[in-house]
Amino acid sequence: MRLSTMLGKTTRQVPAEADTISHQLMLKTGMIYQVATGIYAYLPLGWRAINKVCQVIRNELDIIGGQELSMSVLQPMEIWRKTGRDTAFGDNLFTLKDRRDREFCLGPTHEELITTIVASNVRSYRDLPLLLYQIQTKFRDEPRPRGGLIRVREFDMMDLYSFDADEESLDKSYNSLVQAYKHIYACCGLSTTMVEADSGAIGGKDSHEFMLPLSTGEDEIIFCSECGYSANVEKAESTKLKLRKEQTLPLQEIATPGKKTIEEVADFFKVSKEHTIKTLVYSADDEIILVVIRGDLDINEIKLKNSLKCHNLRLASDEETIAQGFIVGAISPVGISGIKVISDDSITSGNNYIAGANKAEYHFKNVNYPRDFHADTILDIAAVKAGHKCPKCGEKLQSQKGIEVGHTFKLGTVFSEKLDAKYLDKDGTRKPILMGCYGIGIGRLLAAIIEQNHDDKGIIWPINIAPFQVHLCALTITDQQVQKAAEELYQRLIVAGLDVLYDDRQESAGIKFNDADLLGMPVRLTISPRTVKANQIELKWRSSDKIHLIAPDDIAKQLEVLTEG
RNA sequence: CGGGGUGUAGCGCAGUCGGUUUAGCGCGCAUGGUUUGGGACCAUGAGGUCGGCGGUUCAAGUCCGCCCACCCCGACCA
Repeated sequence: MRLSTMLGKTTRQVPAEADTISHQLMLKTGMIYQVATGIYAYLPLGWRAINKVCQVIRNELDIIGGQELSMSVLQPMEIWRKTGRDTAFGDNLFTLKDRRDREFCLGPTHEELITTIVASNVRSYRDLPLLLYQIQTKFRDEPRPRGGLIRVREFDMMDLYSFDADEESLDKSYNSLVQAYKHIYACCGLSTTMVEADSGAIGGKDSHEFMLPLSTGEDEIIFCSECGYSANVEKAESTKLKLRKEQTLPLQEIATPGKKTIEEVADFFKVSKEHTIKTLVYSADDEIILVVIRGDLDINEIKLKNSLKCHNLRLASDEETIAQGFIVGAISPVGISGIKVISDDSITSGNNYIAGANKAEYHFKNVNYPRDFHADTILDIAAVKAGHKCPKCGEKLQSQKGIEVGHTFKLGTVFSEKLDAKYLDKDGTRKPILMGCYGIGIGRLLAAIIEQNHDDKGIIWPINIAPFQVHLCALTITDQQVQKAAEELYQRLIVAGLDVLYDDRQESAGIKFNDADLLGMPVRLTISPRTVKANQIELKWRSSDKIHLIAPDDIAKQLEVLTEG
């Protein structure tokens, strides 16, 4: 393509709204155009990069037996009601009605639809396993789009769904996807970390996310550099500080004037925080509940939400808390009834805790579970922080910001049961198909590639993703000989099967070189009066500062690496 | 949805304590000329509902009210 005719100009300055590197570079290079918050158009350069990403993904998925199809964007609400995910997605769902008032949504994902399609096409175990995928536009009315293409409301996503007859086969499918993902990221020039992930309210078994360490990322990864344990903070576990059991003492009510927070109370009793019990009031789908955890820990609301299987979880307001008869600053599970109590398992470790007395300005001393209070559920709902102990090896955990560039998820039979996707097994019985789903956000992946492959001058495209493989600069193009030589080379490279961006503009050398650095194609070839005279072509790799002078006949050989694999 | 911020030419910004006339500057863009190996120079020129609506006023980019858009933090996020 001739740069002189390409839509999308490079700019020296960046719109003030961009503050992540990838967003800035995509705007500066003219790859994207913002249509509205979280909605972008891809200009020719950006679209070429997107297609390269898709190509890499398709290659790897086809190798493991993936079959590409394309499902509709518009989906009837009916199938979403069957799985209950219409309410699970809530306001994130873009909905609309047709002229007959039938309700549709713009698909935020396609589990419901693919399951419906498979249900009508699969009869027997002989039809399985299946790996079906598409690259399709998804719509989610995110409350807060951000970071350019990092989080948007309309985006292309590769979503693959696996269908298997038994667990063993599902494991096999899952593992082949994990391997394919690793190849995809490697081809994209990315180093990702595979972490254990929360599987959400829908349930399901194994779930992993592929994370890219990035300080501006929106996820937090907890990891152990000793044994390699790594998990999304939403899911992460830790070995909680074990307390020595003391002799159980009788419950005592103590006046604690003005002491409300855990810090103040622990201070007052001259004990460390792990000897106190923290009690919080939550509203879970409008039901007020009590949540109990040891004073040294905080609640992980994702874990709590999953255990409650509720959609909306939030701390109760002071008004709601008081309406339940609680005293803010002295809330306690001791001596209360008629309200659901969820407790973190940390409270079972020690004894003789300090806790609120449900009486203004008073706390209990020597609170013991289960002697003094009741809990409906006891499980791990604690938030893990850097410095906590690794659940696998006991070393100190670390934490890092990251961005999710893919997930893999064993769904099991959640969807196949609700949508009646069953097969006839060898033994003659009908069984629900075991499913998995696997997604990669294309635009976000592209943004991630730029985040990890740039310098202060611009993008440094990995060979497989570069919109063009070669950037051909003709300096002093008004020189007839230069123009002739450049045109000839341009044609020859195209014939050799290379994607060439030809800078045929009448611009100064400085502008051309700076744009070549900004646009970041793997190789820059330069033709100028100087090189024409010497019958040479100048070659420079974007990733290096070295300049090579090559005889025209050797160019093809030098560029072989671009066309391999 | 809560907190903070921004909105003036394609982009970056100045002007905003109320005062005339043609709302400026840099980059970019157009035309002509001189240049040509790391963002050249000269000349001329095009380009604006000052986010929108309403109000106050003899007079509003500037003051007041409402709304909208966009960005950041939080909430939210299979």
